[in-house]
Amino acid sequence: MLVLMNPLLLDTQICFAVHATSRALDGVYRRELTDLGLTYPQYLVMLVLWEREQVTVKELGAALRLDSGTLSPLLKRLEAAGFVRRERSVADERSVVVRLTGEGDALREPASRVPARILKATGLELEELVELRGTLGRMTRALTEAAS
Amino acid sequence: MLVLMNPLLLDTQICFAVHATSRALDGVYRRELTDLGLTYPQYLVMLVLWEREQVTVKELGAALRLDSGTLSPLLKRLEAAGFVRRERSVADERSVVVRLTGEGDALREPASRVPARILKATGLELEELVELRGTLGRMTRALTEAAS
DNA sequence: GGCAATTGAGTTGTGCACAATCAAATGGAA
DNA sequence: TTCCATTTGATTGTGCACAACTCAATTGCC
Repeated sequence: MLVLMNPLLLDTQICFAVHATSRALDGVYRRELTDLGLTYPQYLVMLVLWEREQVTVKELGAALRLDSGTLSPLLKRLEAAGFVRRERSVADERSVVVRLTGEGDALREPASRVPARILKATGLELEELVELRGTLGRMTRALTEAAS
Repeated sequence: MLVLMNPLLLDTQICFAVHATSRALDGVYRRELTDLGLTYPQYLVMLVLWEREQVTVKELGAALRLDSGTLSPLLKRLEAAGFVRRERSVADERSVVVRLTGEGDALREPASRVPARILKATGLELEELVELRGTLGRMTRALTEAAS
């Protein structure tokens, strides 16, 4: 089989597929989230906040696997947009607590329409999506271990 | 089932899984490609060139689904690193032809060791990888159509 | 109590990805 | 031949992701 004869080809196809899918999803999210005034990474942050209402930057980083280099400016923009407030924690002054504003909370309802449209855009059935989630989860865990 | 009750959750898990996997792959590639002096997107460009030896920016863009905003500076850096040469096409002066240099060609051999290491790092079996490639390919196509 | 080590957030630097824009070149229609 | 719509790649602007680094606060040990 050609693929086994040429690992460069397989590598390209598998990893590029993940890369390309990620970017295609970015594109669809961009279209869906523009009216809400959010980018996809910002939407991910908001998802966490809609669930918990207040988190530290550290907790956000753990939930989304992002470091403060990415989160700090991103949260700054979210704050500038009026969706969140950032405050120093009283318990530990190194920590910054992020809270929803009324505006940020109000985004939840319109945002709740986005997922159905995204899932539909994938063209995949639910069983396929569930299996995909499982495979990617295992893959990411293995990759994360391999990188450390 | 909880997932069906809460599409925000499914959306997060499926699409975030793709996003997270893509970033985890980026991380592993970064580790593997540093010694070659390449980033992952640059590696993708080199892959195309190792196959065809000379392509236009337009062709690269089509192969990798990248526009000139991304490719132009990326190729500039590859040229600065001595791996490629960029020249205006004689047949159509709007076009720029990208060619490998000797240095760029010499990277092919060490680069050929990378894929096996990446595939191993995924922790997945070949059949799983092949199926994953298929699913992601279909998904990307659907997403690309949905975005247009 | 004092100090070394650790932690959490912010900053700097680099490269990437996309939208919008622009200038020069090209191809096709009139 | 002329005109004009389209094409090609470069540039500008914005946001993201990571590595390396900085600074202040906190922790843990002697």
